[in-house]
Amino acid sequence: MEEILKQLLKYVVDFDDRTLEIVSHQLKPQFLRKNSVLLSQGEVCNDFYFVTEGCIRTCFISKEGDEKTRYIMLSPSMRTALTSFITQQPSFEFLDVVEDTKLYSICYADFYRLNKEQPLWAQFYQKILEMAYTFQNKKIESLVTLSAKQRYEQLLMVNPRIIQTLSNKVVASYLDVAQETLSRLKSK
Amino acid sequence: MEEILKQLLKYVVDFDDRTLEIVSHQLKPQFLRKNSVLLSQGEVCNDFYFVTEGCIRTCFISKEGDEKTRYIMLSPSMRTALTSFITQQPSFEFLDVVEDTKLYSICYADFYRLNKEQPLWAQFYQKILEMAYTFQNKKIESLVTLSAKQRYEQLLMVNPRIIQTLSNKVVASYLDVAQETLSRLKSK
DNA sequence: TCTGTGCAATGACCTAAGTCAAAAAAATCA
DNA sequence: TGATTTTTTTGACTTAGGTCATTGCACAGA
Repeated sequence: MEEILKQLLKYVVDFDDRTLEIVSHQLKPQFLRKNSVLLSQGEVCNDFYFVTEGCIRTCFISKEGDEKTRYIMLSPSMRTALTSFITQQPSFEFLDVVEDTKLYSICYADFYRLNKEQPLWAQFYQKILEMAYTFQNKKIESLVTLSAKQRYEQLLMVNPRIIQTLSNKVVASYLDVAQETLSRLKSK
Repeated sequence: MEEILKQLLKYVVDFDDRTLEIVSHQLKPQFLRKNSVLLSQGEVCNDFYFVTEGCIRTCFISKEGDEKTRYIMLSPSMRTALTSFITQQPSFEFLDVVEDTKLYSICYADFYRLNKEQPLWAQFYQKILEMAYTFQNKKIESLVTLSAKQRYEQLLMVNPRIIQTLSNKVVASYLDVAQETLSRLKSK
């Protein structure tokens, strides 16, 4: 198993080598080109992803046609269109490949089988959900309490790589401001 | 075990009677008066709650001193200050008793012990996390794509009881609008 | 090298929703 | 029952940030 992938898994739960071995058989590597779409709106999300190189973002299109970025997986990172993955309903969110990306995926059936059969994997999934929840909680908090400028500054503190690496368009939609507003914020 | 509590648990996972029996020994009933505080800001949240009568809300105070309501537990309902409960760190959110309330609580230690020992309880916790996540996802979506009026109308569709039962102040902070704005929205 | 396409920067203007203040209505209490 | 507190409504005004339009820039393809 690739070292970076191992680190990614171990970051969440202290997997033993045997379980890692079992897990690694379920993971399929995949290469994706920048600007391709990993999951379209309306598709059921059937995979959970481990991004070892590149960048994938979760986003959706509002009724007004604006693109809204919900989450950014900048390698090394893991996640998926979680709501659709959980419910196995068509996804409102889609997965957009922001940069040339290498990732490993595990399909829903394997994921939930591991969840039943491997206590450490169940623990892993629980942790993932807990992390996803607390992350979102912070996101809501920053949306309702911070100004556009403060949200930008917070991102600059917490995850400057996102600002450095990605286009204004993506960063703006992640911060929930208009592109022009972000441009103005940056120039101060 | 009280019927309403049983229904609440069974709504999430199809518990068998034996497990329900085991669970019921961990639950402690409690009565709370309107306007009391179940958990203060800064306290570690040590309990998970099942509200069988009344109403509890999760909220926090922004830097500007505004009260922000994150979640409303209108009976029958379950939840807690989840971030603090998960991390066992001091809670940013507090739990406010909106109406005279009857609830059952299970403490962190018992909760996580059940999580280890009772597969159905582990399933229950997983479902709770999944539900909490998807709920928040919808909340973020409505915050970033809907106008104040649309958020109000959505709540009126999805959960009119909140609007009917609770004060404007609470509803406004839940919808993330100023009290005055909500009042104006209502009069249209 | 030219040319098209998309991203970034800047200016002018607009609007949804917030703030502040005061009156009106409703709930609480002695 | 009236007095006091709390909540709701309404009006006038402000503002953060959005929208629209224009220009400059950079990279990709022929």
